Amino acid sequence: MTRSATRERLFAAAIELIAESGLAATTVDQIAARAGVAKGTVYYNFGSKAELFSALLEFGVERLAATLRDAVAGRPPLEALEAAVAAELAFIGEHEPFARLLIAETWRSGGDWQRAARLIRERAVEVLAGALRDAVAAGVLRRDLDVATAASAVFGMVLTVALDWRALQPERPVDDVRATLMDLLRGRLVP
Amino acid sequence: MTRSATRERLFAAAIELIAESGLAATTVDQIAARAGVAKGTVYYNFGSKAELFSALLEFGVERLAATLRDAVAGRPPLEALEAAVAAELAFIGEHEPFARLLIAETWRSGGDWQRAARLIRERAVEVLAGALRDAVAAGVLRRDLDVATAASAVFGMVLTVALDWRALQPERPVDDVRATLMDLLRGRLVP
DNA sequence: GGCTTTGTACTGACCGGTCAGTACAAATCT
DNA sequence: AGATTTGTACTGACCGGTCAGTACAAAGCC
Repeated sequence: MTRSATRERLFAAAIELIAESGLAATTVDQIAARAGVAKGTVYYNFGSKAELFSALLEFGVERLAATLRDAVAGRPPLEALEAAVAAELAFIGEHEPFARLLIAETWRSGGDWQRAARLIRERAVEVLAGALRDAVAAGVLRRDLDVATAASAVFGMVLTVALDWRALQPERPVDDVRATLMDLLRGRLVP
Repeated sequence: MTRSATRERLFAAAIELIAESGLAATTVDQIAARAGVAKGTVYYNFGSKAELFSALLEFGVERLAATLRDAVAGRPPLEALEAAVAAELAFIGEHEPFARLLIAETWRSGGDWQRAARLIRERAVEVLAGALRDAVAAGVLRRDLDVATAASAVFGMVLTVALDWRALQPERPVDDVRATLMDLLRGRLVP
């Protein structure tokens, strides 16, 4: 088997297992078994459990960030923001275990990878921040908006809502959920 | 020493240690030492490490929910919502490690423990949902607002923003962060 | 064509350390 | 006097990480 194919199988296995039980509770033996691979192969492809995890995080977040960038590209400011939110929602719908892993593990305290994990997550948030900045520059959002905090808020809001949606009412159409999020974003709360 | 006094000391010790090193990295021996208690005492008072942590989670969420209920009590609808958000933010500022524990444990996908953790979290979200319902009833929010989704969104938004705040710019005043959150909530994004 | 060599990917038994949990007799509350 | 705590010693399962060895295809060699 090719190296990259093996790596991807390990990624997929690790994402599932970590989403279920957490990083600390997931053993390297489990990951290897789920991927249909010997334990040594994990250490041949990645130097350590931590390295595997950080590569996995990197891989997943890069895909999320790319999805967001694609959604934003070439759209006018406010529409771009909404497209990004819709894209984040869709991504989570398709990669639910990864989303669980992301929300659960980026806020764990402890290890060295912790800081790195947070920086990786920033890449996704940064796309939202960019969209917000553009909107501010175009004058469609308040000039004194705290872009960093707002981006973090939008990201977290979408992530939480998406996971609640998947867990509690998965049969509900995406568009429904997206509409509620848009209303919140646009300040359509007030009658 | 009385049984409950010992329990409280163990509790305090466990919280401190989680603040320093995280949940997974904290050993029972450490907890006992920090509490100035023999290891056997931990197992006399709690049957296992898991039981100790589950009691901790229960204890913490109940305090968070109580804090939110206090903040909401006797306030007019919109002000109540704002007070709840401020209270959640302040609570997380003061109990950061607990907030991390909460966010990490409620989003797993398997097992009974996860379901229980989820139900516990609901208690806090429910307070926000109540405030939103009151506001809808009072006519200050849209009649057709999806209260459950909105409550989840607000809770997740505040949690994410609060942890980002603590991690990236802890010296920033709470009021600053709270103001941005309230602007988002009230739709004051647009100039 | 047959042969050796080389590089890459993978295997799985094994090791050493860690840590939850146990045991229990003696001390100390209340 | 019964409930609670102490102190210490111990067990054994588990787990991250290692390493000598296998498989095998492509490349060089005669």
